Parts: sequence; structure tokens; C-alpha cells
Amino acid sequence: MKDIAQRAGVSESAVSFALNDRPGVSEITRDRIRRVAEQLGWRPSTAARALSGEGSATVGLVVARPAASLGVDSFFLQLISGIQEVLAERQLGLLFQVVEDVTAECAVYRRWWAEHRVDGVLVVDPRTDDPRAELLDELGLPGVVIGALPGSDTGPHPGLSQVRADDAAAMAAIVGRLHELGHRRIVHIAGLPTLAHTDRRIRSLRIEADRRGLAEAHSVTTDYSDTEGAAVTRRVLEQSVPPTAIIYDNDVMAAAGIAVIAGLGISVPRDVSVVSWEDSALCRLTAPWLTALSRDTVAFGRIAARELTALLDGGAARTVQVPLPGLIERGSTAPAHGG
Amino acid sequence: MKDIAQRAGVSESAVSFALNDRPGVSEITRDRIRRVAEQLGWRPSTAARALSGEGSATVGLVVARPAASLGVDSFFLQLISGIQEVLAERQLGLLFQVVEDVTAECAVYRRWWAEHRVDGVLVVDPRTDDPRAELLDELGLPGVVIGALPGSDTGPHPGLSQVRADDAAAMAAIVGRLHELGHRRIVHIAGLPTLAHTDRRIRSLRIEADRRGLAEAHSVTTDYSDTEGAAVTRRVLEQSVPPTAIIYDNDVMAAAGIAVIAGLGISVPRDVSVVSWEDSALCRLTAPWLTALSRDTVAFGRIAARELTALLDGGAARTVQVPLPGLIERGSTAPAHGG
DNA sequence: CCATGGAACTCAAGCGCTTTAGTCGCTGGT
DNA sequence: ACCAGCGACTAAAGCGCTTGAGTTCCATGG
Repeated sequence: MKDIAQRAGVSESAVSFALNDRPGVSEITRDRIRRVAEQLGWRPSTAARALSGEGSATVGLVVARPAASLGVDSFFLQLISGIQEVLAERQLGLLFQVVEDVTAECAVYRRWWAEHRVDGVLVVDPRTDDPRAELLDELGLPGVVIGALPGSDTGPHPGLSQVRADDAAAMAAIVGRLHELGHRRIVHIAGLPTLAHTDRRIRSLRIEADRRGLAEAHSVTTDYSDTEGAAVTRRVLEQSVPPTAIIYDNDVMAAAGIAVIAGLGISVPRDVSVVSWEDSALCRLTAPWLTALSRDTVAFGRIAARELTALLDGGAARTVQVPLPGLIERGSTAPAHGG
Repeated sequence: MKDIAQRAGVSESAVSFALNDRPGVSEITRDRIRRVAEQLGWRPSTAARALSGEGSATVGLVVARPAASLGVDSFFLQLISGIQEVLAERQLGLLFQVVEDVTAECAVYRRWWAEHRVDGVLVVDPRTDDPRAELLDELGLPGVVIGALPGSDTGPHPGLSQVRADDAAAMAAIVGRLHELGHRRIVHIAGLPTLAHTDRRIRSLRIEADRRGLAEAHSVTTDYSDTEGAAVTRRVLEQSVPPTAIIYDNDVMAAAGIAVIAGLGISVPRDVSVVSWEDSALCRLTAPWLTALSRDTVAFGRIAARELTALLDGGAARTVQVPLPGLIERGSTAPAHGG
């Protein structure tokens, strides 16, 4: 900046004003300064900026999952690439970290906060009992929760926006469709019991089942892995009166499930219908192809990031709903037959 | 720090020395200062640190792939989680960005460099003609290339380490095994032609084929998607004399391929053997299970990150080889039958 | 008994930017 | 002719840390 000031024949302050679109310099000088800066290929040092009170121009994202269970999902990278689209517009960096559990995640937030490393964070995988909201409140670190915290509609958390998928409505849609097809015995092979959305889906299933008077409707929680998905599928189908439809909380388990079912000599979709709560290439690699709930994960990321930038700009925290995912019917669902 | 200095009854410099394990303070004072710092929950501001000449304690990783093709691979997140393990030990942050293409990637490096945002970078997906190495040289930004640049064994790039998988040897191993099983017609459904390792695999296949006098051995490049994998598989099997073995450059295409093959009424592994160059849960979701080349991607990430920290510590650039991946033989490979 | 040296510690500058409190010169009103 | 007021610009402090050049004090050797 000193260079620029010298070459443009002004003071450093003038340069700062000019380059930050602040009043205090004439348009002529501003232009001149801009030109010199451009010519010199100048970029502000984030460190210096951060030091003098501006933010660090960085937002954080930490995902707390064991390495093994990370790869299976296509969810995260999609989400991140949506987030990036928005952050890139504002030249915001994304500080990314993967840790083992929520405790470690909280430690990371604390550290980032103390080190002034991030201006805000994106929180994923909200839990039924989540310490993170409170921590962020305490630190005064703006954040947006991707997928909603339990119970909090507007949320008692002043600095926390939420971007939520309406899991209840989505579950209702699936159950509605299966009911329409004549299914009266449904099993839901859910994900991690600690996650808030797992809880919501389970609850919604029960409500819908009651409302429609289904003969059977229960949920079993898993760790999202193909292994557990397969094991639970086997167990469920060996019941004396097996279900006629199974809802899987992700694509990996659905695919694993469909393989197991075939192995048992049971036909999909004649004997049992299968729905995957997550669409991906995987859903077209099975035989038959998987009927799946298809949400636009990239858009989800975009929305979340936009919410965060709004917060950083001083906007108030709020809760936004993303569009309801659509049920893409492929070969794995069909009318229930008398059985 | 001022606080700490005051409470410990010393100057700020003493605090700095003490907390950075630099000589110039007695052990007693050092301990006292440490205790006070701890008690106050002090963490150095990265901004201030960076400003006064230390690095930014951050490394960068940018992946240049369209959003759509990101999710299919389990590769990246695995890699990243390996990287993180090592970075976490040193409290280094990972600045992550996904962009559309290499040009944009270069722009990001330039920006990061100008803004002093990162101390070094990890470069993935090296290409046959890669502008990035030269750029990093020019900027003097330390980097480690994950997967090796073409041709450069030691590399003429002073600040660039390389962590390479020995693709040639791996290909040789696969071809060797298939040859042993009696296969004489092999097709290799490769990935993106611009990637350096694609090139190396193709070249290695040709060499091995010549050495062993195979009747047919050729490669077809794709974009790694299930769609192209499926399309190419169909085309290849409709040849007048179809291959008896197919090698796919990733798990997604292999799975898609095996589905297509079944659809054509051809039996795996009786009529055609299938090998996947990448192991994942997906390889156990197909029927039969996929024989796959299994590398430890998490370890790969760890090694790369360690190489980068070595570089940041002032070590010299070097090229390290990761262990040869093993071929896990599952149901998709078998002896070729007379044909 | 003084010079010497080294260990322990302090001073102050400086990293690159922002920002507050000016200074300067001009216009317009009286 | 004089001052208020405004726009354009400068001076300098400060953000939190590092660091090289001191300063002080004590132990040691001649």
C-alpha cells in the first residue's frame, strides 16, 4: 500500500479509502489509485486486515464424523461445493476441519474463536442434545445450523440462523405415497439416533402411521453404514410378518439393503418396496433402480452460505426452510400385493 | 499478552519468548507465564502472528472439479481426513476451495499467495500438462503434489514435493494377475484423459500387454461418471470379439459396468472379469462383489500432509512413493474360459 | 578490584492495514 | 472582507504479536 500511495502521489490513508469504496477521496484520485493498485497486482493482506478489526474473511466448517463414515456419503462434498459458490463471490475463505466427535468440534470452535481465525461457522449434523448452539452463543460467534436444531423454531439463539429441511413433511409424503400403493407394514431403517433429523423422521413416521392406521410402522436406528443397513434389513425381513415397504435413511443403506433382499430370494418391488432418503448415482446402480427422495444438496449449501453472509453483514438470525425434496419413483416401489 | 505480562510481572517480550519456547527466560519465569496464559485461556491471534512474519498457520487445498463429479468419489473426503489428522497435530488450518477448472485454481493460488493466506498448498489431480507446478514455483509457495506430475522423477521444481502412487506397477500387477487367469483380451476403461495418472496407467497397460503378447489391450478414456462407464462398457462388449476382462479406473464406473453387463445377459465372472481401480463400500454392493485395487486413501492423505509440514519446516522437496495398493480378489474375477 | 561475559529480561520498532482526528484550501453567504 | 462549512486529503495511533538491540545484574577469572 505504501508503494501504491507513493506512485499515486497520495497518502496511505487515501489509498485505503479509495480501495474500500469509502468516502473521502475524489472520483479522479480514486480511479488513479485503483489503476495503480491493479497494475501492481495488489491484494490486501488478510492478516493485516484482520488485525485492524475487520474480520478474517473466513468461515469455518467442521464435521464430526469418524473418517470411515465420511466417504460413503456424497452429501458433504455436494454441500460444500454449494457453500463455496456463495463464499467465492465474497472472496471468503472456508476453513475446513474433520474431527472425531462433537467434543472435539467444540474445542475447535473455541480455538478458532480465540485465534480470530473465522468470522462465523457452519454447523452440520445438529443433534437431539446439542452443546454447540450454546457454545456459539457464549462465544458470540455467528453461525448457521444446517438442518435444524430440535424444538427451536425461531430459536432462542440470537446469533444462530437455521436452514432446515422439513423432514416431517418429507416423511409424510413418503408414507402417504406408500399408503396409496397399499402398503400397511412399513419399516424405517434410520441413521444415527443422536442426530436431530433422525429423531424428527422417526417421530413423523409414528404420527403418520397413527393417522392412517397402519398395521406396522417402526424405525430402527443405525450408523448409516452399508454393513448395518444390510444386517438390519435381514433381521427385519425374517420377522414372522415382514414389512411390505422399507424406507432407508440414506442411499448406501438402501443399496446394501436391496442387495440383501435379492440374496434372500425376495423380489423388489413385488414383495417389498424400497425407498432411499437420498438420491445419487448409487440409486441407479442397483437392480431395480431405487426410488429416492431427491433434494438439491448443492442448493442447500448455497442457501446456508447465503444465510451466513447475511448474518456477517449484520442481519438478524432467522430460520429458513429449503424446498421439500421430491420423491423420484424408480423401479424399487410398486403396489403392495395381497400377501 | 499484555494482560499476561502484567499478571506475571514481566514484559510482553518475555511472554512471547516463554510461550514460544525460545531462550531468554528462566525456567521458573517460563512456567509462571505458562500458567498465567493457561489460566487466561490465551491463544495467539493468527492474524497478528502472520503479520509479524510467522506464517499464517494454514495450508490450502483446492480441488478443480465440477460439483456434479465431486460427490461420486469417496476419495476426497478420505484423503482430507488423513490430511487433517496430521495438520491437527500442528494446529494448522486447512483452507479448502472447490472450483470449476485449473485456470480458476491458479487464480486461487495467486490470491492466497498475495493475501498471505496460506503457507503452502496441497495439489491434487496432477495433469499431463500442468501449469500449477510452474505457478507455485513462481510464487515461491511450497506445495506437495498428490499423485505425481508426469515425467518429473526428482522434479525440476525446487519447492514441490510429490507423493506418488506407482500406477505403472499397480497396472502391471493387475494385468499380471489377469494374464495368469488366462485373459488375453483386456479393455481398460480409464478416467479423464487430462490427468497424469490416467496417462501413466494407459501407457503401462500397453507396455505390459506387449511384454506378455496379449491379443488385445486398449484403453478408453471417460469422465469417471457412471453414465459414461456404462455407455463405454456396452460399446466394448458389442465388439465382434469382446474382451474377457475389463479394468475400470474407479469404483463407480465398475459398478455401473457390472450392471450393464448383467443387463446384456453376459455373466460376471464367467464370461467377463471385472476389476475396479478403487475400493469402497460400493464394491460390495454389486453382484458379484467387485475385485478391487485397495489403497489406503486416508494414509495417502497423512503422508502428503506430513510431506508438506516437512517442507514448511524448511525441509527440501522430495518425491515419496506410497505403498503399492493390493488387489482384493472378490467375485468379479475368474479364469478366462476358452471362448 | 575491575574487566568480561553471559543469562535474564526490557525497549521499541515494525508487520500492513484501518480509522479518528485533524489540516488545508476552496466556495458561498453576509 | 470574514467566517462557516465542506470536500479532499494527511498524520498518526493502534490492532497483537515478534525480534533485534539494548540494559541490568551477577558470576567468573585475572
